[in-house]
Amino acid sequence: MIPFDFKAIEAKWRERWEKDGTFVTDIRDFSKPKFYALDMIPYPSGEGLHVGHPMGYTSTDIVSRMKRMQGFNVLHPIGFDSFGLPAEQFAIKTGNHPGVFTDKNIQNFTRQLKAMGFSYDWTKQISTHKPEYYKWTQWVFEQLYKDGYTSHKPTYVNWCEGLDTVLADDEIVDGKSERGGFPVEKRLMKQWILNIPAYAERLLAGLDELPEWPESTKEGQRNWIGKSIGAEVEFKIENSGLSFRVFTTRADTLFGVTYCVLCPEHELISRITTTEQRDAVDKYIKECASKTDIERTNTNAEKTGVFTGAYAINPVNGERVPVWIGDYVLTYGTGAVMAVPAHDQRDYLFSKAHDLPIKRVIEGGDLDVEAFVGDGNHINSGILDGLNNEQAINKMIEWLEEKGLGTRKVNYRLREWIFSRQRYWGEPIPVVFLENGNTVLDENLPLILPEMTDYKAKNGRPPLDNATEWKSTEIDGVKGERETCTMPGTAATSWYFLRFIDPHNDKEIADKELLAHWMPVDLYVGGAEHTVGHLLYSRFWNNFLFDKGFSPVKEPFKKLVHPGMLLGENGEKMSKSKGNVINPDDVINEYGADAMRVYEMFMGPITDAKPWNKQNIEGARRFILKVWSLYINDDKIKDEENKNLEKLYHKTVKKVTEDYENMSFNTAISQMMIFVNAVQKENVFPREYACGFIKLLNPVAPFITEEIWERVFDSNNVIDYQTWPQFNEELTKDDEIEIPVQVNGKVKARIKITANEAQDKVLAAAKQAVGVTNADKEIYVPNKIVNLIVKK
RNA sequence: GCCGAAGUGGCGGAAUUGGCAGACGCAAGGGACUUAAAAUCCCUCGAGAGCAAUCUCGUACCGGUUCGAGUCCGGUCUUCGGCACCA
Repeated sequence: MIPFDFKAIEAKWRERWEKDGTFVTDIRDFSKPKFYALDMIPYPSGEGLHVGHPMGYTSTDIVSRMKRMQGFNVLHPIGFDSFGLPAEQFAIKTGNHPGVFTDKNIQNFTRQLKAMGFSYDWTKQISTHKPEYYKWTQWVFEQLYKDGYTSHKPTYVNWCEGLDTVLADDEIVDGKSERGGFPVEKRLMKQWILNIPAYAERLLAGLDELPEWPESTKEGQRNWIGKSIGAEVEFKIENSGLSFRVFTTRADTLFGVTYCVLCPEHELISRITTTEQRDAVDKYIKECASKTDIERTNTNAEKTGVFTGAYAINPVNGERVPVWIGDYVLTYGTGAVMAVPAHDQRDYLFSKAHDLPIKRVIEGGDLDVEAFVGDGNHINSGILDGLNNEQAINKMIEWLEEKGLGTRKVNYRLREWIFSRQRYWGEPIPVVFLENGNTVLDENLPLILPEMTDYKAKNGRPPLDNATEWKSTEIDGVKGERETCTMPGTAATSWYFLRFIDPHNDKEIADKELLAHWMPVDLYVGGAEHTVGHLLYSRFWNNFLFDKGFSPVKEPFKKLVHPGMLLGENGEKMSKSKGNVINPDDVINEYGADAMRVYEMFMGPITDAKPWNKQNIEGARRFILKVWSLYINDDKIKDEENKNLEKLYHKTVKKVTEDYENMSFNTAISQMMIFVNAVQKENVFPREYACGFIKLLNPVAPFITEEIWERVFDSNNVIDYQTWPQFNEELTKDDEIEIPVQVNGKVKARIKITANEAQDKVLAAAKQAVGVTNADKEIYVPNKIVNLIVKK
């Protein structure tokens, strides 16, 4: 008996792969077809790798290993998204440079990833916080700047006085900061903005060219882009010479407008509010400052608002309508809406809450209960009377354009990308504000992030504001001050897939010939939480870089897969606060990396959320041990045939190959278990099948299969360079099939037929088996089922 | 709230275009081996009725289409993910 010492075996092969450079990809080898398998790079947190990470990473590793054996030149890199808030907070707390914390975490992540046996090419590793990487992040920003896709303008942020910093909506709970519970308010700050709406139409159209993306992800991006066609209409403020514009997709309801609503941030408010209303308005605006967009747009939430005292004139009928302020109107778009309570539910609720009139202009529904938003005959609408919604919308827009009161307009919900962060631990924005009033780029890249002793923002200014020496500079002899905001985390991750191809290039983001060969990414795997955000921003940057001739393709990711969330034992989210986080180190230590990989892949479909279950790892280990004794301790592998295993072997090769391709790893493993169970019952395990099977298992369990390969088959060459096993389609089909015979839909008997037997023969056998002579209806689905319908 | 996804045994899950519901694994119970234990191997394992062959029910809930529905359609409930400076 040779025992299975997984610790020694795993250590041995980790060392061997590293020494031999087994997984180093020659990116200039164009002789083989390419396959680019990419994981979304992790943020190297202080907690180390989470058991959820290997879920996705193992899946790309399996596909990568299979593709390599199938003759592809595989690029399978990894890196770290290493700028981010936790490192900055650590630095503020301890006074240490965030890079120290980050480097330590990267080392830990690297150790853990290597322990899992992933076939990454570590020579191509990147970390986004390193100057040789962020030089090119800054460079992309400069290209966007030069092409006019950037602007610098006042934008609202969540300001927290107590923490002296800007917060994400996510960091705010009930209007207070999550950390510390300090009040939060909206504040205007000058920020860099990227004009992603300029690419809205292309980002929308590009989705149709991505058949291998999940439909739900594409739908999520479509909703985020939120294209709508409507009209922009101008409303004049009575007796003031002022006016505001509203966007509406329902221009047909203009005759039903009974008031207008401005968002609390609207610039007109201070100029139109009457003296009597001023106190109420000021008070209301203050209240709104701490609410998030989700709270504000909740349809069922109480519709708060306040009257400005001003009136606007409805351009279609000259009616005088009150102008209100309400937080259900957000700052984007025009920041103002025309309210038609009869035909919009939010307006309806607002009008009920504030006793505003409701005027019906379309027949249908019951306005005592809710707004009528359906199609119908227009009434009380002058020129629109008698028309349906679509006709009325078109007629109204034509009329507005003719009279110069409004224009047809396509509106996108997609907002500009706010690109400034009041943080230290990010890429410096290479912009200088000169004394002569000009703003220019600093093209001497990389612009290095300076070291500091205090990383905290102060007095509403970003941390870099305190780097006085770094801040003051001169460009072409003119003195100036640097931008002290940094870039958001999503900047670096919006283009890293290009850099992996040629990560050490100091002259350009990557060699053009290499890019043309390797792009797009063939398989991209990462969490569904990136449906919008990262996945939309990277499409934007890559589209832009395509336009500039730097990326060879418009769409960077050909196939996209989102692994499901890994939950705690009781189906709850794993989190530090719940104390239910599983450390992969412990699992590897106790069961080995192979068992962990088998377990995670066997849990269920890769895209489903699944609860962790310690007992089930035991099953994975048992399977590994069975394979070990089958090859090492049994004496069954012989140069002989075994007809009992022939069909099962070919079926197994076919199913496992197809399942890996489709990323159905749980059923692939199930099939391999069935095969192993069958072999255990036999005395002869033909050498050909034994050799083929160990290759099938290798992508999931690389360590044990390498060891078996060396001991049983070939001690000179690693398994990773072997060719993938083939199957014979004919041998995957059964000659004899057992099918059920139903009478009136209930199974009454089973009969054996030969494959593809003639229908009348099958039906005759079926009738005999159940003793039916006259059936009113006979249904035969070839090789599947017989159903005889007999009326009583 | 809006958008997206998912609900199948004690548990994780399986089930081409609608065609034998519960593959494979875990747990549990029984047995073999052992002085004993561990490991391993064999058997049982959705619910109910029956001595039994067998019958009835069963894929979140209500209804529909169909010879036939876990799968398709309409409605309801629950859970999860996203919602713009967390990662």
